[in-house]
Amino acid sequence: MSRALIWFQHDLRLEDNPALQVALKRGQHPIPVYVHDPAETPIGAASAWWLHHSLDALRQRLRALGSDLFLLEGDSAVALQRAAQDTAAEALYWNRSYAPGMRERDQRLSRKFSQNGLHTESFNASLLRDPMQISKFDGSPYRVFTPFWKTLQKLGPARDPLAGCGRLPPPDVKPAAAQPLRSLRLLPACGWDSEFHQHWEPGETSAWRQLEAFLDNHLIDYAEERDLPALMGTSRLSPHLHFGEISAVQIWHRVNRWAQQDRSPGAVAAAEAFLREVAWREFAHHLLFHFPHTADSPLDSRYRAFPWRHDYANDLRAWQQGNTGIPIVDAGMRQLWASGWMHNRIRMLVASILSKNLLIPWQQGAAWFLDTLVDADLANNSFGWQWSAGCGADAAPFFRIFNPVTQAKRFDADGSYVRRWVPQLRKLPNKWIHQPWLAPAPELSNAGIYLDTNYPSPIVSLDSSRKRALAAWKRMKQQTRHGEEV
DNA sequence: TGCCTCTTAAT
DNA sequence: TTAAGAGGC
Repeated sequence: MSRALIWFQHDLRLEDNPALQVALKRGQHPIPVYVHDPAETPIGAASAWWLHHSLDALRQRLRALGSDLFLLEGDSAVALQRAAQDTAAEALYWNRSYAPGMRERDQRLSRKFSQNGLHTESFNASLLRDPMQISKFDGSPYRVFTPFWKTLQKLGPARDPLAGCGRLPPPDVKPAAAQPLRSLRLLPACGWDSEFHQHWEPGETSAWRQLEAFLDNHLIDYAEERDLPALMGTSRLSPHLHFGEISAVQIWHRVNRWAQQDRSPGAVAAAEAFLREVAWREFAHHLLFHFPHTADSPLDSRYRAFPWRHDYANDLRAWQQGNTGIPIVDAGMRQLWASGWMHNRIRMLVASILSKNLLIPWQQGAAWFLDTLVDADLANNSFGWQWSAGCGADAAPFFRIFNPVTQAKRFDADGSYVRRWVPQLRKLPNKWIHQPWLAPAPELSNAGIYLDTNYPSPIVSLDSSRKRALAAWKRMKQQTRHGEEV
């Protein structure tokens, strides 16, 4: 029986896994490997926590089926070549990443392997459609969501979800460099992750439990409740999706089946509202694949001339630590730090405050998110930040500046989200919970709040910083107009 | 999935 | 005094 290396990356699942299935279909003996190569694919601290536990879960599933998962470290091409030699594998299969530089890396790898007489093959497992399969009539990539979404709805996923696997042949050989999980050093040293287990359970099994619970309890109300951060109205599947514990194809099929089976009015509309969000993820990956420079520079090139501030170090730190003095913003940043996740409505608000009211380059916010989110995903993150900063595809025009107090009153009317994450403000009446700086002194002292002692006053005036942002935007437009003339 | 300001018209 | 709509940023 010939052997095939199955190179796991962001596809940490056994069901609907094309690389694993092709080996089994061809009667090849699968040798599952994972290569930790932070130099090539950097990983934030919170996602590293997730990865550790997801690898553990995948390995346990593989062992339960009679196989194993071998953990390697270092340059992926080198590690895989050695593993192929050690195990006398004749083939290498993997599921593709569409992140910048990965296609070139995969081509180099394929060349090297075929020089040694080894067969290589890669598959799309993370997206509904390969990014090269979707384009406008003229062949160019989409830059606007709605036509992209219409095309995606018409085409649907590229395939039906693949089945899982039964008992696997035991690994009779193993790569010599295989390491124990803990030696990859993926867990934070300082105990920052102490609360993460209360909020999350990485792994394929719990990804499905999460999806089923969402379908049973929340999807029917998704359109109304997805914007209320105090509720669990969203699917919370993002980290499971990022690590490929569940695939977009699986979600697409399962949600459509739910819509067919659920008789209640609105089920079809609810399913479509949710799949539309899955399509935003698809759109973000489509954009980063076709415009790889947008990981750290604006898609709209006029924004290269945007007059960001330079002396923002203190404000950036206050934002990161949830000490801006604007409760809804601080609640979001503290939720992020404590749980590795933030509700999407609040992500938009904190991004707007950073890039517009504080005039801090969006890349600084993006970097913080990449380090602290368990669902940190280069495509979604770059897209989301550029959307918020007004410089991305289909972005909010720059002059659409959120007022976080107005937004908080609309989406956290009773203040329960703020009270959950900023307990200092717990006793403040609803009238002032979103703007404690306007509360009369007796109200503050009754609630035990001492501004600038146990809760800060706002680091910017919402009104004047809004005007400052609009002025900066106008300056950029003048500059670029001037630049075009020259 | 914007906010602000102004206008108009109903009270 | 307030609600609703329109237009500009």
